[in-house]
Amino acid sequence: MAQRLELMKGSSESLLLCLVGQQPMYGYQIIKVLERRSQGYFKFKEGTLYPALHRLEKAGLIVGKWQTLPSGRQRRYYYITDKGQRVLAEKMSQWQDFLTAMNLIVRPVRI
Amino acid sequence: MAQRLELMKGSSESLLLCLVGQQPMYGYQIIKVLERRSQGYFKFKEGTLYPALHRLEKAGLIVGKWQTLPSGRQRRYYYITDKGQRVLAEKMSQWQDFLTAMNLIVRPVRI
DNA sequence: TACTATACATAGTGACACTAGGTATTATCA
DNA sequence: TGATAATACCTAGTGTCACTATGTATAGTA
Repeated sequence: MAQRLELMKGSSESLLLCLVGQQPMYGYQIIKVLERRSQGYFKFKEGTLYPALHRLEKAGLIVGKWQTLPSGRQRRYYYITDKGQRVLAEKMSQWQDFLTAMNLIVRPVRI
Repeated sequence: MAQRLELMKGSSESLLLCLVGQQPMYGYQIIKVLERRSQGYFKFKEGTLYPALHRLEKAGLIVGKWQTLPSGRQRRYYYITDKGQRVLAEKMSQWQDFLTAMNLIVRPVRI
């Protein structure tokens, strides 16, 4: 079940990739947006988020670019890459397969 | 995100609890039924299944009872407990919440 | 007799979300 | 002015769990 495990364990990474794919974002923003958009459900800890972003970047799925605000504050904006786009599409497809399989077990069709 | 992580990591255990809740089963049977019912999607390895069943039993969510077939072969049938029923209902509810939150991120509603 | 399927089990590994802590700047309010 | 909260990044160490790999044993079949 190698890639299925990946999916379950990696649902956080899929979430991040999906979000960055919708719009370039920086880490702190991602935490806030995830929490607001999910109505408080997702509350990513920094110890979860930043290592995950680094893994995604290392895998070439996103790239981070430092940006300096007029105030002088530094932010690292992440952008999805072409490879990231492909992987995201794949992950979304796998996510659907997973949901389908789950439903076949949780809500079995009686014949 | 303590319990959310639980959910993601524990989706295997939810799956097992759900299945045993539908009908008492033994380990080897669970592997076969999961694979057939999910149309080949779930292929649990023994190294995944048995430790998971042991964890569920230790948590008091299922109980295993040895049964001897006429042939003399031994099987360990697992039954869901009352506590298991309650936890299962709770997990199913959490699973729905998780799906809802995921959809809010993956398919954002434009206003 | 050899092989496959059935049936259970555990030891060791690796990935990852967590806790906990660190650094630094900017904004707000008494 | 001084304290606090919010913003913004980071890493070290821990625990859980799905995995690989392996072991044991019986039943059925070619």
